[in-house]
Amino acid sequence: MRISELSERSGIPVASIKFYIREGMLPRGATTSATRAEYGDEHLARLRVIQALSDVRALPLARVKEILSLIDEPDETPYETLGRAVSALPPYAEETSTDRARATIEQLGLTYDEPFAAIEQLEAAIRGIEAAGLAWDAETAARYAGPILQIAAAELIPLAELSESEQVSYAVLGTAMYEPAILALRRLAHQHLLATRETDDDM
Amino acid sequence: MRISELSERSGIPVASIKFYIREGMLPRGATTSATRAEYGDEHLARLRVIQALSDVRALPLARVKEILSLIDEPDETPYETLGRAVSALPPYAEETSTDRARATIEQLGLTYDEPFAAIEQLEAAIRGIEAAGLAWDAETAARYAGPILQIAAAELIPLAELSESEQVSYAVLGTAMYEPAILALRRLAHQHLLATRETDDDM
DNA sequence: AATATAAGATAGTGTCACTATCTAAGCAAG
DNA sequence: CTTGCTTAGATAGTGACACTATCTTATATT
Repeated sequence: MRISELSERSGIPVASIKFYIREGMLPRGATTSATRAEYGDEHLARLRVIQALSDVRALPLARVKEILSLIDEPDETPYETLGRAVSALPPYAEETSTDRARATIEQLGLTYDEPFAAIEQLEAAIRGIEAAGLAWDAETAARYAGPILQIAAAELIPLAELSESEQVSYAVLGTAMYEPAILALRRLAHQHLLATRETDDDM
Repeated sequence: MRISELSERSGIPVASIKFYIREGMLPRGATTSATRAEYGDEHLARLRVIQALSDVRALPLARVKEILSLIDEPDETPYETLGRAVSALPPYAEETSTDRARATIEQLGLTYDEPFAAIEQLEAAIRGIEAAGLAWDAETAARYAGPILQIAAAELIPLAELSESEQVSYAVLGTAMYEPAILALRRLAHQHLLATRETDDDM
């Protein structure tokens, strides 16, 4: 298909598609002449991934680009690839001490692996919680740990059925794209619990 | 304290503090003369909340403003207030049909309450998941439901000890600020599970 | 009296994610 | 075969956002 059809089918303006190509987020179409290039379904699929990451996750294009490059050229191991995918996700924390996060991780018996971006993200999250006047103590952390480990374990199950390269893109995109669903379900669960209480006056 | 001290203690430039005041996100200091105004600890606390919401949650200032106004002037019931707080959080979805979300909500036996923003957010999340080429089916939803309900239920426990007005700001800020911690823990759990597996070659 | 600092208003800046315009070259219809 | 339409690819411009800098006026301070 040509660029105008790609635009129609994806709902993205031609000018924007050209912009994504310039930015290296979308491969050029196969040039057939000086004024013709042919685009395929892989371009359409890539465009949908860009939209999902950009619109639903509200990631800056620079981060979208990082994630796409992980899918295109994965690291040596899935473990490393996942680590780099995580670092493309908010909260974007600069390097600081990670004392609070470390304490929580050790309390819960999780692996503390220094270069992993999620440690800094947890640190930033804890600082934000406390800046907002809320509590983050051992009890709070313990409340979250069990269910979250359950979720994480359950998410690894479908991986077994996939091929190596499918696993990488599942891990990278799954890390990013299931998060909004998890948060939406939590919000709905809060509403549900409040709605089904006998009295509404003590939420 | 005067604005320069407020700036020093909060780490936010004077010009930015003035900007927040103009935007109505921070109350003016108590004017003592034409060129003096007095700021208190409540200004400092408010500034920290703005920073947490803006930096850690990366919310646009318009959304931060909505959340602050909920704390300052809550709705009739905590239930309503929570609903409006949720709608200030991403993903920001425009109105569309919510068929996919509805199916999931009914499958899980949660309350389907039309005006609630989390329904549209779940819809947007599901569409993003599928646009990225990932699956959202009954099985997937069921995997998440149990642990998430556990988390939500556990989060309501500390509410009982708080006063009415504390409950509102706990609910509003808690909804927003615990989310990054939950996501960071999930990412760490993935890493932990991969790291502690016998073989790393089948993630 | 001279200097510094503050409040509050107005205008300017840098970044991001497009979006519009431009140029040159095919392609399609009459 | 020629007139007009479309396209590829490059360059420049736009609008929203979140500050940031400057300006004016007035009041503390030394």
